[in-house]
Amino acid sequence: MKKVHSFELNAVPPYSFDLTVHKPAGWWWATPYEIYEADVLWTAMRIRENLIGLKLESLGAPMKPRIGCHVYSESEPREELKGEAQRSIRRALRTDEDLNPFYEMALKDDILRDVVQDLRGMRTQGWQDLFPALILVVTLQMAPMRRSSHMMDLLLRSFGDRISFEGREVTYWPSPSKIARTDEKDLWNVAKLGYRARNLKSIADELVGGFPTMEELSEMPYEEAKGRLMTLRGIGDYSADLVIGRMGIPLDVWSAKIFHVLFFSKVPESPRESIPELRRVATQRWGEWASHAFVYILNDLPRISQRIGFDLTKF
DNA sequence: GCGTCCAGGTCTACC
DNA sequence: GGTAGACCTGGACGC
Repeated sequence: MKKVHSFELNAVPPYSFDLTVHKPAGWWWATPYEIYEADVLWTAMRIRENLIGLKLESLGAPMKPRIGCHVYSESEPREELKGEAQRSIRRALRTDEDLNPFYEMALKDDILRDVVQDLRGMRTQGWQDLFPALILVVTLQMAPMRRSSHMMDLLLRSFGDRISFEGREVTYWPSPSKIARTDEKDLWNVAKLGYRARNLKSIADELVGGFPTMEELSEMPYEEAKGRLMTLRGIGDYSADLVIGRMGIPLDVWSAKIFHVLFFSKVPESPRESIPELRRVATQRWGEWASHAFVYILNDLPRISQRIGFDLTKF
């Protein structure tokens, strides 16, 4: 692949490129196989079936943020595609978001006060591509983290795409059309998806048939975007919130244990049943910033554990 | 070594 | 409109 397009982005300070694309909890920005070295991210992205390589680099500092973006492709892309790539990257890096109101609120909150100091400038997850986000949430369902990672890894290695540019190799998620063409039995046996194979194939079919893109969903009001996602087979309340990454709080059994300890100083007897109550408390406490609080806390568990004298990383 | 339980939810059948 | 029960797989745990 050769370099076909370059541009720079400014961001609303404070902005931490490092914490945004390389989350402390270990989450990737676009694919688990991307490469992050010294403030430079080598990754990939798919725009309407076109797979492109990306090199994103921090050129500034948290209070004077600038990000250099370089696009790589096998052939010269159309201007329209360049524009779409630019908008998606900008949205997924969340450079236009102003976190200062969140920080003002957090400084008055006993749980968040130190957390926002630890992770100052970190943006929450901004999916650049819809299908990978849906693959993630489908594989997260009813499985321990190790098994979810195994399923995702098998999907990437068996059905994903590999690209090379500037001496780096990145493996990216399969396209919806590739999964739509794949036999459900192969998803079951090769990627070990189990009952999720049917759901993922159905989702891929819907996307191929003309479902809103991540870009289009991001422009819809929260409730409308969530409603559209929940029409997909296997996507419920939790998964839709995780994909949208805006106002919702995607509490699951794992995070319910953590938030129960933080709010009530004890492990819940039934984590699943405690979710509605935890959601109510979180919304009341953090209002419109609840989803930010959620992501910040889950990315700062080791330091919170030290401060409260309870190991939240053991769940 | 073997059986049981349950996990970073969702769908369906049944009331 | 609300809610048990089923669902793949595989690691952890008790015996």
